[in-house]
Amino acid sequence: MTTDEDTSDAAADDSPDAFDDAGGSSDDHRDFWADDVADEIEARDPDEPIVIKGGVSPSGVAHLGNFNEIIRGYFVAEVLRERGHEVRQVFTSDDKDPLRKLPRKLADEDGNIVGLGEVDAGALGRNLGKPYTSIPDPFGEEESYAAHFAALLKADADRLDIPVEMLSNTEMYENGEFDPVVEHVLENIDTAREVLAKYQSKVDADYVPFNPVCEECGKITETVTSVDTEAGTVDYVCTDMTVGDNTIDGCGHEGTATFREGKLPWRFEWPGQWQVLGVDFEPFGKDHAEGSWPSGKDIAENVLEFEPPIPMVYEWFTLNGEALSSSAGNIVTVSEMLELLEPEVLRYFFALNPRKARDLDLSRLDQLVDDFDRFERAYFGDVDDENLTRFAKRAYPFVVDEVREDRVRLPYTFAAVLGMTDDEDLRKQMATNEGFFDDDTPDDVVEEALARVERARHWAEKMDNAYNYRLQVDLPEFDFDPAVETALDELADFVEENHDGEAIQGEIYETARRNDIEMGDFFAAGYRLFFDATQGPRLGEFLGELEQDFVVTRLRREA
RNA sequence: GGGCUGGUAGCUCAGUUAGGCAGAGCGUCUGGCUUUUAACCAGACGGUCGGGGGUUCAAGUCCCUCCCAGCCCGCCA
Repeated sequence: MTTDEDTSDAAADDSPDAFDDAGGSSDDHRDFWADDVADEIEARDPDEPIVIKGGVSPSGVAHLGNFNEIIRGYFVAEVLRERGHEVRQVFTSDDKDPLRKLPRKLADEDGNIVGLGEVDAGALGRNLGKPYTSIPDPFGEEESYAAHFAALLKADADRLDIPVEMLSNTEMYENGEFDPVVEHVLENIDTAREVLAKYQSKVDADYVPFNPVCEECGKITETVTSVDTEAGTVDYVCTDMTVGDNTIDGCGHEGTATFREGKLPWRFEWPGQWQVLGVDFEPFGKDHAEGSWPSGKDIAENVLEFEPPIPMVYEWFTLNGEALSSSAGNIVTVSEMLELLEPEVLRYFFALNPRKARDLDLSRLDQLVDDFDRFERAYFGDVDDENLTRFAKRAYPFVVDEVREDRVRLPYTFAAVLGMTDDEDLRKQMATNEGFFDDDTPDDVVEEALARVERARHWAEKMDNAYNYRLQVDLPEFDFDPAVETALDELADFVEENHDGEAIQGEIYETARRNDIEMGDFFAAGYRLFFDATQGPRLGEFLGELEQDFVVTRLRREA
């Protein structure tokens, strides 16, 4: 009875859309998407605490894309908390899933991405087919591969100050929390088959929606030979498992497993999690929108018989124009991002409309940071843009740790320019010269603003872009015309007379004119001597901040 | 092949839910700040809203169709 038409019809009818699907109060559009979702959740009059879930299967690297699962739900959780609800945000590590193939990349305990060559790959290879919780941590820190991965995600959540309760799927089976679900599915196995068969053509009259763990070799098995719901057990044979082009060998063992010694297939496990945890809302990526969601909704309603959560599909973002891929190395982690920008900027990125496909272009992070700065100013009413201001008024308080008007944001590229020197006082002085600070600016505000310099500096170095210049400690190699050399000597004499930066800037022009040399050539000479580059900051004022002897000596090309 | 989502200025994005003048920032260009370089100020340039068709007094928005990208429709998650 399963045909292709049946499959596509079922999928089309149940396509998820959290913005205008059921819920009843979606006729007015809010300025922040999380309010729309919260409206829908409230319309169902849910029990407290309201439960918001996310989850992923542990893979090689916990990357920024995975973080959608946590942070999208977080914004909804915060909105509901503000409305007076008690909210429990959980994250399931789907760690009873089997390791199906070796990851090409892993992240160590500090979140650094490393190749498979840096760990005992052989040990991983021997554990193919086993649940992630049964595989040792390749880095030897946590009690399992799964625990290692979960710890990384939890650390990322902490870094962004997001309170989330990490739950292990394996533990939920071991605790017996899934027992009633497994029992119900197997007692109603005909209904279960009938419903899933609408979505998966391989489901036939012999299909058993339960995968025991082999008591002999520890691998997840796929061949159940009989079910005894009275005893609460299934009999199985540990057969080979086909994964893509490869085969994971079974050991041939014939055994009996309880409902805690195995797992439901994903299509049942996901709705099972909703039921056991009482989930009211769950965001998920577009990959689930057409397959898992329609079948999960159907299974919840017609097999397990409860109301599934409010869904929300988020679009995937690309990184530097390409899909996120750990095997291709096109990946970025939360901790890497936080070396480049503040947590609130990263949170802002995820506060933007989840339905839009976005590109996170690291080479233009300055744009993202500028956008955040503008968003922040809009909250305080300083931007003449009605749409942006409405969004900012609502979303900004959920993006920053604390709403404070006294913050100073140095433009990101300017912060990168300040990164040319490690001298904190010099950085402060240059920013003051440009009007970002004055005598009344409190020290902690200055310190907070200057913290961006380190991040922007990292960015300039990582991208090796136009802002990646450094004050040269040693005399760079150069090749100047005699007229330029004369002009540099004259400028050195001028600097030696104790003029301030503004005067030096003026003298640069005077000197160039006096010696009849191109302004551009003279500036280029200055940037060569001090930065070994062709451009840099406003030169005269910068030189005025440096130690005079150093400037004079360098202009004379003596050291 | 079928379905879902996305496609708006060079870049990043608003605006699409209820049809009402095509928008912002950045970049670029020009000018200003006694002084070409980051910043700052003023102004300008920049668009067949992916293409085409339709409905309408009026379409980025609604309908049809086509193109491009990602995803799903095997397994797995």
